[in-house]
Amino acid sequence: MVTLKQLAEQLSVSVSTVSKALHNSDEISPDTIERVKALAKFLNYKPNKLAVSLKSSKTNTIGVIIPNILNHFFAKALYAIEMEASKQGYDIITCVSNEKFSKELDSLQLLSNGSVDGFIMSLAEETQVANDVEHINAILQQNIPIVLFDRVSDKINTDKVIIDDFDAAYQATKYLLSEGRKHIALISDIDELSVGKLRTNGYLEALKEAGNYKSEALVIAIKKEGSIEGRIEQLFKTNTSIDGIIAIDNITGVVALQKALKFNYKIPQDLSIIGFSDENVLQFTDPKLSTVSQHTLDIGKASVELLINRLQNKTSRDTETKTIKTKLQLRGTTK
Amino acid sequence: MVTLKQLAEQLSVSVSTVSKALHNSDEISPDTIERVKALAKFLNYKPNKLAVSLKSSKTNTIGVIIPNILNHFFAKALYAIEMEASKQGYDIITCVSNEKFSKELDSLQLLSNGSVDGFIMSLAEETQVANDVEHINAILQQNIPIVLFDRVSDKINTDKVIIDDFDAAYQATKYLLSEGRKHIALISDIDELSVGKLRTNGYLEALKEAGNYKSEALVIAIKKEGSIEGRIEQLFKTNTSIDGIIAIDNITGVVALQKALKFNYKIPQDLSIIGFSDENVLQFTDPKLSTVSQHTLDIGKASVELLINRLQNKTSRDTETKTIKTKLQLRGTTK
DNA sequence: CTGAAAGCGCTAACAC
DNA sequence: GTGTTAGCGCTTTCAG
Repeated sequence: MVTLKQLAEQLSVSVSTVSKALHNSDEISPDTIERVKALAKFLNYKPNKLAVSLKSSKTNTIGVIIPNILNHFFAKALYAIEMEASKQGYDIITCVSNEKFSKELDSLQLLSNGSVDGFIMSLAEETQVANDVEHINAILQQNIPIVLFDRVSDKINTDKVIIDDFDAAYQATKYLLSEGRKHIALISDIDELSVGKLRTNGYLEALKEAGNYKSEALVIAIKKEGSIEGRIEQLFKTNTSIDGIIAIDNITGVVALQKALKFNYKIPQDLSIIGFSDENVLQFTDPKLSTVSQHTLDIGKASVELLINRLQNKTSRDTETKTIKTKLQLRGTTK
Repeated sequence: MVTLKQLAEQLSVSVSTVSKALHNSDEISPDTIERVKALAKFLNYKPNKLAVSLKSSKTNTIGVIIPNILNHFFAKALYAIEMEASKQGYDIITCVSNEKFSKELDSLQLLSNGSVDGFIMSLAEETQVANDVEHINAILQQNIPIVLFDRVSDKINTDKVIIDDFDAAYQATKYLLSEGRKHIALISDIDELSVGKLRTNGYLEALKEAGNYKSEALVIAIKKEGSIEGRIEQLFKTNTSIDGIIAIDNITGVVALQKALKFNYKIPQDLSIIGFSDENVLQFTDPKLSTVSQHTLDIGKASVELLINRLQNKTSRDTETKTIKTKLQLRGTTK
């Protein structure tokens, strides 16, 4: 790597002159500036980021910790975070917690040693289940800012980006009711998560408010992975009267649709389905799944904005929670 | 952040003593070592990574540049890279080129300023189409090692991890021939990429070698995104004799299956389909798609191993290309 | 056994 | 306009 020192030697000037010249300091003569820049360009000089960061105590790097990169929601959020960060001149260091508390803790520890200026993260499932967030608060106490998105906790006082999960499910359920559906089931494989609980409550509330709704609420909480298909087939076998489904996670909506077709339901005549899946799965289904669109790109972008804002405004304002609007996207699986 | 200096002051010893004590130097008395470590632990001391890196000229960080994180193949590769790197004590900095040459170039430039020890990357589509790899070779000339995976180039002499794309498609085609299929089409939305070309050649070769195969090869190269579904529907409408499909990219296999079902093909009686999709889409189809399994996790793992090997063995051995074996996973869409 | 000092590459206050 | 110096936090040689 080319260093300032090498430039200085070749030009027979001091290191500080070179440094100032490259920053267009008006202490330096235009002539010298030009010579310095010319050589720097010629030798493809790039300031050593480590040295700059060490000196300035700013890394211009954001640590991103997501629970599961194979979940398309998080992949897309990461995509948006990377885009926006890059646009604003920040690098991102990515860690995946794999839903494990211990991995989340490790990553946080590992990066809070000067590697990053702040964090953007979504809580691991284990962390949410145990509701143990000491490690997060410890980082915040070291004055390293954190933005939480999607999976958050009341026990952490920091900037957050969420969607209105309760309302999203509430509106989706209302819509099915407005279609005249009488037996609406909710399917979830994220029953343990904050967002899962909120969405379930939204569904329950909508049913409760519906005057003429006679049946019981039916919540299908699918625990361990792999049993999704079996559980949904079982649902259709044992509950032949079902005429509406709200699937509140990323994939069960698609699976439900596929199984319903297999069981010869006419969609949407016999049965409506609304999922929370991302757009990417739409090409895999026919008819297309109606969904609650979560504007994942906006979530990622807002997270970066909140963090950078916090990093750059030393005046510590109160913490802020940004709620990204959802949108009910009606497609082929609703009337 | 707690620094060595602070520890030193509190203990009334010198900075160098503290540093040595924390590294268990046998120059330091057991007693001092204990005192130092106790205080370090108490104050939650963590060595500043920037300073260590600057001093040692090693960052223990790998730059990863992938073309598209929303493509499940790359998300999974990234997942594997992160896992393995983390296990070996390396962080990863992630950049997404979004298939753009310019973004790939920027990322490379940005991180080759001391931020990372080396790169793991897969070429952007634009880079492959233009076959312009000067920027990659420039980095290599600066003695920053790069491991290429999946999308590679003959014009770059470096360590690579690939699958035998030609053979994978060749074997898949052979299998359909062995089923007695007489009209086998190939579908691809990656016709511009090195891997796409190789797979297509494998298909063509298998057909050529088949003595009793009468029909023409039929390659459906789908260019721009969005038209996949239409193009496949059209295929079924205009080619009613098709009885076998090799889909060589991530998604067209699933779409072909879905459309075939819609057109009332009996699968696999009337029509066999083999895709290159990742396992994650399997839950979306019924019957389950037969695929060429690419062992994506192994690809990521091997990439990290090659890079770290290169980083740690200063003896510059010849460049190495590792070929990860594929496996034909027969499921419900083949006989 | 412990400490002083140099230096990784850079910036910036302060000379000259 | 240019150079000297100190220092970011750490490691490591060399002296004591």
